[in-house]
Parts: sequence; structure tokens; C-alpha cells
Amino acid sequence: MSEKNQNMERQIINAAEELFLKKGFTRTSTTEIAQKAGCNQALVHYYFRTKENLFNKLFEEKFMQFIESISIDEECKGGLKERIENIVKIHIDFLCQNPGLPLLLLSEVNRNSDRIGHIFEKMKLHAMHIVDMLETEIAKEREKGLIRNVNGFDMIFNIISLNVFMFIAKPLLLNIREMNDESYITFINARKDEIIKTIIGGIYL
Amino acid sequence: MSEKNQNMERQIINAAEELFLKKGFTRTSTTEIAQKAGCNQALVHYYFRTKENLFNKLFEEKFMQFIESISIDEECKGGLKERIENIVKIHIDFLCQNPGLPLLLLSEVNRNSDRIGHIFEKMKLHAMHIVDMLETEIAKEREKGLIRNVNGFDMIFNIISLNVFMFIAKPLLLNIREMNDESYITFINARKDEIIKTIIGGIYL
DNA sequence: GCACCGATTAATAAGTCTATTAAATAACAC
DNA sequence: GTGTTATTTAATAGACTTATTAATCGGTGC
Repeated sequence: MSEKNQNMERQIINAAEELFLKKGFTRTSTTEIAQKAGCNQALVHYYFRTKENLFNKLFEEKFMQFIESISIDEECKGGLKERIENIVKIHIDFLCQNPGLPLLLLSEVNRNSDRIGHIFEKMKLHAMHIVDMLETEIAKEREKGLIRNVNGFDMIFNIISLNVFMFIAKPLLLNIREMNDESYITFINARKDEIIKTIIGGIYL
Repeated sequence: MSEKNQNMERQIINAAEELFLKKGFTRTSTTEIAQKAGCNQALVHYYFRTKENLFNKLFEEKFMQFIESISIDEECKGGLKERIENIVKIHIDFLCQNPGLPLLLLSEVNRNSDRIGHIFEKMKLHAMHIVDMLETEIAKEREKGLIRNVNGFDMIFNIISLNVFMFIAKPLLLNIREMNDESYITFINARKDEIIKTIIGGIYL
């Protein structure tokens, strides 16, 4: 492959990514993608044959990124509290880099969850790994009588709920609290601490 | 207006509601709405002139319903804990009745938040009312030294995040936990307690 | 009966979107 | 250079969509 087509194929992917994230699958047209990429609309089909193909390619990649963004810094050798803090921070940082991703994933999974049947296995494995790790730490704290009875899945589900929602509800927040993009970032940072406190306080007696 | 057209107009609204909730604005066609309502496609336009009109009519109604679903049973004369429990339960019950609503609202607000500019004022008022009430109760508990420093908005935002997410992430839950519709309901009910514990534990010292 | 009314339909204009095809252009081997 | 292949474009077919228009149906008043 020549230098140029490498560029163009990449530019198409980049343009598609930006548009899909902003407007979703249906509301993004191949013509629009081509315009943003700086090429003819037919070229989008030349490289990816169908719009669905192009989308799936991106979707799988992004979906895995999202799943893996819920992870534990293996270096982190603290106990349960430190782990929680670690997970929340890493996840929110990822979301700050990919603010439009959660709503796209949720919308598209809702539209057609068959699409990602083959990704689910990986997702399950990853989820199990996180949950196992958390439950090991939970068991330790529980033996010491420090925390209430809680299971790892609920804990991680709480974290994801709290983290993701402030990104998908951004337009509501901007309006209800009369924020601008700057004060929104301040809000996110304040929420980071609030979420950590809520999760930790929610289990420690 | 005759008996019959009243029926048909209502049937169109009902069909539209069902389809918009399931597939969103763009992926629902007026032809499809007409089919489900049992009439000709032109009739949809006869009653509502444009698809956008029809959608907005539904959207505003549903949006207000959602906002008002976050409410306090005025009968509830307990303290902060009872209020929280009350809010969570009422809200989740509403979501069980309207499981597809949150994702539709979030998607459409994201697509075009101007659409609902005029609803925001009502939303703000309602939000303020809830937050004020919570902060009164928070102040009481705080004077007694029972809870940490927390503001009412964060509290209600935490509740909404935790409640809504388990509905918008349903397809993921079904797959990752290998649930069916029945076990999903069991999960929701278990979550209800978990969420209450998390919120209350998250602020009480 | 007929004239009039709202409700409903059939037909279709006008537009958008995906995908395909054939032709033009660029790159490269020899 | 010529031949060959990959990249890119122009043109367009074909399927949908929304919205409009004119015609039809069914009831009500006179």
C-alpha cells in the first residue's frame, strides 16, 4: 500500500470516529464522512464496502477500550480503599478523554446487541477478573469486620453507574446548573472525590 | 371531533410513543407509526403536520414525567434516611414502568438540547425544590454530627445515576450476567436495597 | 334527495441515503 | 516508454423518507 492510501484510509476512520461519536450511527452519512475525510463518498465504500462494516470496526475497538478502562493499576499495592480510589480515578480519566463514548455504546448496544455477541466473551472475562480481585479484598476487610456484606459486582456496577452518568447527562448538567465547559470540568473533578467517598462510605461500617 | 378521529389520533400517539421509545427518533418512520396505529401514513401528518411536531409533543410530556418521577412523598414524615429510601423506591418504580425512557431522553437531549430549552425552567424549579428539601434534612443530621459534609445536589445526582444506569445498561447486563427478563427483575429489586445502602452509608459516618 | 363537513386514503413530488459501476488518475514494475 | 495494479472520482440506480395534494368516504343538516 502506498503512503497516500494509508493516509486516506486512516483519515476516513478518524472522520468516521468523530462523527459516529457525535451523532451516532444512523445520523451519520457516508457522504459526511467522506467530506470530513476529504475524499469522494465512493471511497468510503471502496475501503470498507459498507457503512456497517466501517462502524463495526470502530465499535469493537472502542467497546474494548471502554471495558479495559475499568481496570486496576497492578502496581497499586494498597488495600480495598486504595483499589477503589484507583479504579474510579483511572476510569474517570478515560471518560474525560472519551466523553462521547458511553452514550454511543449504550445506544448502539440497545439498537442491536447481536452486533457484539462475539465481544461479550472477552467482556465477561475481564469483568470476572475485576470482580474476583475486588472480592479478595472485600473478604479481607470483612474478616476484620470493617465492612458490610457486599458483592464485587454491585461495587463495580455502582462505580460505573456514577462515573458514566455525569458524562451522558452533560447537556442536562450544563443547563440545570448553568455551567460552561470550564465549570463542567471543575464539576467532574469535584465528583471524583464525591464518588470515591460514596463508594467507600457505602460499604465501610 | 368525532369519536373515531379521537381514537385514531390517540392510537397514532400511542404507536409513536412505543416506537420512539424502542428505536429513537431517526430510526422511526411515519410509515411505521401509521402501520402500528392502523391508518394511512398521510394521516400522521394530517394530525401532527410533521414528525418533529409529533415527537416534541411526546417528548415534553415524557421529559416532565421523568423529572417529576424524582419526588418525595409528602406524606413521608421521616428523617433523611426515610426520605432517601422513599425517593429511590419511587424513582425505580417509575423506571420499571418506563424502562426505555432514560436512554431516549439522554440521546435526544444530546442530539439537540435546544429542543427542550423551554422545559429547562420547569426542570430547574423542580430540582431546586428537591435539593432544598434534602438540604434541610442534611443540615439537621449534620448538626447532630451524624453525617459527613455533603450537598443535596450531589446526593440526588448519585441517586439518579445509580437508578438510571441499570436500565440503560440492560442489554449489557443480560449478556454479562446471562440473565433473562425474569432474573433481570430480581436483579433490579436487589439493586434497590444495594443503592439505598450505598447512598445512606455514603454519607453517614 | 343534496350540499357540506371532517376524516381518511391514494398518489406522488422532492429529497436523502447507501451502494455499485465505469471511467479517470496515480503509482509502480520492467 | 508500455503494461499493470491500486486509488480516486463522477454518475447513477434503487430504496426509503417526509410532506403535500387531490380525491374519496361517511356522517349530518336541510
